Amino acid sequence: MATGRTHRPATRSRGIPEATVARLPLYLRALTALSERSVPTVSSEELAAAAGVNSAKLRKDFSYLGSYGTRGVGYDVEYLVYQISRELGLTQDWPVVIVGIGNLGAALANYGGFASRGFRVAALIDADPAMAGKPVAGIPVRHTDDLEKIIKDNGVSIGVIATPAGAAQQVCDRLVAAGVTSILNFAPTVLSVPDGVDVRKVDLSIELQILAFHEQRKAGEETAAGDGALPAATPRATSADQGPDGDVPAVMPA
Amino acid sequence: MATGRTHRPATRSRGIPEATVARLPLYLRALTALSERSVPTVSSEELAAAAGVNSAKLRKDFSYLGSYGTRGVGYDVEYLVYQISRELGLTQDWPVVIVGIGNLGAALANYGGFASRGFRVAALIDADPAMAGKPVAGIPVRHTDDLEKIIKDNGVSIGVIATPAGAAQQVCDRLVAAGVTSILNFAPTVLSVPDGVDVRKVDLSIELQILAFHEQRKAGEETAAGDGALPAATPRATSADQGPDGDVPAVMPA
DNA sequence: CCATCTTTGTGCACGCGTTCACAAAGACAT
DNA sequence: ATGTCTTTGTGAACGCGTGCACAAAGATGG
Repeated sequence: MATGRTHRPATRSRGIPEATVARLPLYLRALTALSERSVPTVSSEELAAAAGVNSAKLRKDFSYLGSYGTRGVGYDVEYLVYQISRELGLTQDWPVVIVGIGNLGAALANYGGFASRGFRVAALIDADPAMAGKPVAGIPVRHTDDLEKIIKDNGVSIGVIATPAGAAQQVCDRLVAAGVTSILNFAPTVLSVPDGVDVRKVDLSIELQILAFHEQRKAGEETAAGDGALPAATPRATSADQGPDGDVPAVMPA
Repeated sequence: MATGRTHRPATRSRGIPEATVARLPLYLRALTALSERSVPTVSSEELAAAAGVNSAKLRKDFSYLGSYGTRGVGYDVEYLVYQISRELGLTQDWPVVIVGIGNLGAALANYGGFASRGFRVAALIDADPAMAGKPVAGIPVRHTDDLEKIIKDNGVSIGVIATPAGAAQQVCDRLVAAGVTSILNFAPTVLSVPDGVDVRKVDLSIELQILAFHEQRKAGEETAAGDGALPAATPRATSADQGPDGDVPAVMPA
């Protein structure tokens, strides 16, 4: 998971823990699916299974929102969809801008999940003058020069950064100065922002490295203590398979 | 951050906490930047600032790897780059496959961050026969029929899923059956996998919803207790601005 | 109206992660 | 060699998140 908050030492805003907030969208998705299948009610057990979490955790999460369930029956699907939507602020319309219309930015612009839930792409912004005016996903790309005006005209408070790493901080600063207070960062950089601005980051490279760590560990365990639980797992690739522990470093500084 | 592990109740593999593992790539990135600028040593304070974390946390993280610092001086940049790379398993080559070559899949294939750190795109796979053979990012797209063969021939253990939500579980099952034990999932679905398989998810929609929650809270606080810290923040958008607490629900089930 | 059965809501305990604060270790100057 | 100064490494305390286990609540049937 690419995660990462900044800002506010988890002041437990109105009593809802951050971990719970992060799961609400998951519940909402599962509930929406149930709603489309016209399922009237659902138990914590069923919903938890659909969302991939523990049922006790789910019940505790919901308890922060209030007592919306009926004992012996479960939760009313439609009602819960509404309550969670309201809690997440999805009953209002959130205009967002995407800055940096390269491969990734274009992919994000085309992503359907945006419009579905209260989010609307107000503008696409790129620094390349050659891009200006070209439509991407049906929306004409605007030049970075107009960034401040676009933010203010549309009342944008959420910005998505999909620029190269080098440009990200500068774009971030301009977004914040123009009034954006929430940023979703796809650039592989640490952004620094003033208090009161939320940053979440999505970082492909980091996710892969975390997977590689666990992958290496699995391979190591396998060759060390032979439990043979995993079926496939070829010896795989290059060098340095001396086992994850106790190996002498190949490089040693002065 | 789109996060999410499955598998293994945090057995503290060889003593390195999961939270620390998730930060190692961050340190590595900062250290690589220092290395390129030929900086020989760095203090925990400086490096922590560059990585956007607390210096005590950084020191504790490094302490799990061993005592690699010199008191009174700091850490040797090159040495630390090597140690962290080794710990993360980046000294070996990790072939990955990307399944689902739509907008997002293509963007991922073009992403430079892949090759830079031990990861190599072994193949691009798509279910659309019309895509087969077409080069994307210089790599010809293969058809889903060959998935198993591709995985086995290349010894792939890491798979990236960038398909629509509907196809994700099926693709996941095939990947796992063919020997993949780590999956990075971009599809907005909960994947279920057997024990021993790691799944991490990246979910744009969830990230945005979390930001919306905080955004709404900020707006609510502002209108409620007038502290006026934030400069911009227009009244914004639609209905239901009765304040985040104590409002009577508009919908009530039978 | 009463008994039974299902499912919620939550008190409690436990473990992980974070942070503080400081002793120990080493560099460096004299 | 000795003292001072910087910076690491870590013991300890604290707080958050998770999961168990059960009592309370309500539905359902007789």
